[in-house]
Amino acid sequence: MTAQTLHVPSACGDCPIRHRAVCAHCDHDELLELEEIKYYRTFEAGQTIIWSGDMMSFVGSVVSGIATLTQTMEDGRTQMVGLLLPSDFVGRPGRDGAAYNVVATTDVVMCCFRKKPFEELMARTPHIAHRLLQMTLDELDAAREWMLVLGRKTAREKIASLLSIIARRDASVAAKGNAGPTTFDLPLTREAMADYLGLTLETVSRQISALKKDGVIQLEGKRHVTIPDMRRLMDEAGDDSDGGYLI
Amino acid sequence: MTAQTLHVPSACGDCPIRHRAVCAHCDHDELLELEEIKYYRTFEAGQTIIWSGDMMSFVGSVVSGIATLTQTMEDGRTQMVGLLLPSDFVGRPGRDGAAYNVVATTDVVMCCFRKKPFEELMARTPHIAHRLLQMTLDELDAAREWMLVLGRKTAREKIASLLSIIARRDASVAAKGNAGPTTFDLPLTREAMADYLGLTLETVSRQISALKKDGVIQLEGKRHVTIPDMRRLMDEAGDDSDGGYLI
DNA sequence: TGCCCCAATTGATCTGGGTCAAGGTTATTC
DNA sequence: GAATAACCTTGACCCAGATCAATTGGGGCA
Repeated sequence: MTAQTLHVPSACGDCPIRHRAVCAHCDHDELLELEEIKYYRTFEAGQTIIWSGDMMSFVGSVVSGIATLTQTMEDGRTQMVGLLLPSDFVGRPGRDGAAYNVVATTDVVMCCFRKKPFEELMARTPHIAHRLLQMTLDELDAAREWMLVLGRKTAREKIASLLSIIARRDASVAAKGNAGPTTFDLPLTREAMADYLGLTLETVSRQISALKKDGVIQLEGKRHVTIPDMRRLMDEAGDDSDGGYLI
Repeated sequence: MTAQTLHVPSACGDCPIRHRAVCAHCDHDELLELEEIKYYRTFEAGQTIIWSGDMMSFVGSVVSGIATLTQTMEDGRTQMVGLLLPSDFVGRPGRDGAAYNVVATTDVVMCCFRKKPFEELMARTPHIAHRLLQMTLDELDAAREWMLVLGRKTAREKIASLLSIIARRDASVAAKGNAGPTTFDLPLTREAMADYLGLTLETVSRQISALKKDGVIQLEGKRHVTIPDMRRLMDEAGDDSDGGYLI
């Protein structure tokens, strides 16, 4: 958990927090002010970034790498409740305690802002508060969408749902709803997928094999996935039409 | 879906939206302005208040009765993603489409504000935006807590979790963490509970019978529950200690 | 090049909760 | 106060996914 400062290009857009939480109607003074309270931290794969219940001294967002939000019961059962990809926001302005563990799945670089000054800036700057409200509403929608997955979908549908979320998010540059194969690397182990889906890793493995056998997906190695027909995958996921939610 | 105006006492605190979204640092002018765009609507038990995908013309909160947020798949599988008790807020400021169905479980009275003017007021009034952000963060925590329930808990633990949430919320006036029996009426049918928990109604019925046989709960009729020992129930729910989350 | 380690696959078996089916209990209506 | 209709309970059986147990495979390192 050592803090360290990295050199990162400072043009608007390089730092995701600027882009997502501020830049919609950005203002030079705000950016300068953010610059002053900003710092970067790196975390190694497997490291816990924040422990549930800890006081949080910063808010920020993921610059690179993948992190997960997890909840754990005393007996070790764990449920992933969120997936943090680059540009995702971390933190609960106005709250002190963390509500879940944040764990680095790969090496992670975070762009952090000291919490107190960020909150003060937010109180003075309505459009930042408004932006954060919109982002929080998005996360709430995603969480509730995921409740349907956890509560009512079969194992096969769960896997297809996860793959289509990752595909839409990770391979977003490629095909946009139209045909043509989509390609991406799975950022999660089978066990992490299981924790996301409320399954065991064996079931995850079996269902991936089944989807592969049925031609819904193709695998190269264990992690590289190509989806020949996105619509087919979404049918398997049981999603009505092409909703655009995201976690 | 007929709108009608009711006589409701106007002292601060009678309207939950005032209490929860505004009154933290309330201001007479804001209250007057809210008064102008406020109206009441009633819905009968079973009626759908909002359809997923519909344009929403209002935000507001529940004055009396119980409503639920549900998501449905084409084949009819449904998952409840939220429970609205009196004082809970409904609506997504800044968004037009509803993301889920809102269904009245009992007769419901809602206190509504026309959406546009409410949003304008919000834009002008930082503490309202701040308040809504806090409420949304609470809902997000609750949704994620519920993901653990759906993904990793057994049927018995799920029932115990639901009962302890309702008990803490509904019977909150009574014992506050200390000993002594807690009493409340179940606001949901077995089927609604099943939809909340990702179970079937038969399993809900069986597990309630089992908890009764084991003395964890007592039943009078089908709906009136008393919990002799709250700590025991929370152990059954698998909750570590006494977290205070709520849906 | 071969060894080690960790992720992943695959098989065999078990079981919690789903499914199907038959009553039982209230509450509501005429 | 009998008829009807929701809602709930209980039983018997079944199956999707969990559990337990080997293997397999691939990347890093000496």
